[in-house]
Amino acid sequence: MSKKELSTLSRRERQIMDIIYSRGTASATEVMESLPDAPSYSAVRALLRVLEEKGHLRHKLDGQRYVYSPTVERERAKRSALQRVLRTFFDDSAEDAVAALLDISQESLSDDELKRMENLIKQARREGR
Amino acid sequence: MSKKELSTLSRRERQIMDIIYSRGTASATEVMESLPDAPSYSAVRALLRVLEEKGHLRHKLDGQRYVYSPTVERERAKRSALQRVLRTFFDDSAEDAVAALLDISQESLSDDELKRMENLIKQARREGR
DNA sequence: CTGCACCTGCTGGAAAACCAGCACGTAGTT
DNA sequence: AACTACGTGCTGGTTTTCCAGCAGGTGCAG
Repeated sequence: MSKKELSTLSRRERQIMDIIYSRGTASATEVMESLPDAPSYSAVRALLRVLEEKGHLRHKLDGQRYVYSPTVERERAKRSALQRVLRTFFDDSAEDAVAALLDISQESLSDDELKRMENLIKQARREGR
Repeated sequence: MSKKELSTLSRRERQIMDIIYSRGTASATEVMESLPDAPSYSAVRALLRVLEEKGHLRHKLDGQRYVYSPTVERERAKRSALQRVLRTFFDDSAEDAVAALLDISQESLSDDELKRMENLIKQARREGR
């Protein structure tokens, strides 16, 4: 019955969740290595344990070490994170967000990828009516 | 010479920054009213003062009350926030992000808006070569 | 067997975050 | 002037976060 609200996480907890969402899955060591201003190994483990208690993470035994993964699927977390940014910084305007997205990714975008985006929108327009 | 890193903010600080970014500007009272599990008025003011000390906010005198605004312009914060989400949840794939964006905003999107998005992409393609 | 390299569980206590309350100051009103 | 409504600065203390260290378990190499 935990809140499951990302916005209630502490600084370190949030950083850790980001890392795990980004990687999909991570061991304590991996988390530690990705953590800015990395604390001790045992500190990381303590945090992971807390996050698990709070219901944000679960662990599985891989060999004999713990591998952590998020309890709420990436898909949901994705939407939630995007939604938040959209509201906070783009006044809920998807159009503005797409513009910013294009701007940011500019260089790394192939023509193919742009083409596919275009198709996504065309399809949305078709479905929209 | 402050870090200016959003990821180092505490829970409350982050919540407050979100509110101010979302509104563009806010007084202590306004922040308090928008804050989940709102604490006392003086607590909010204390937090605002800290955020100012840390260099994330500045204040201006409006009449005789303080009105706070972010020190890093919305434009930069926008990009930074989007970038983070993109990296953490979308493996840096703008295409995936656009798809999710369309999915989320689905209902609220007018055909006009979609059309404009399409044009944004067409333009990006033209510039891309 | 011994030592080494991993890992986990658990702890107490330092540090940071968080908060409410008090003192005070400035209008505007009665 | 006295009262009210609203604002600020500053404070000490509780609560939460954060961390390092210790104990102990397992497996493998020497």
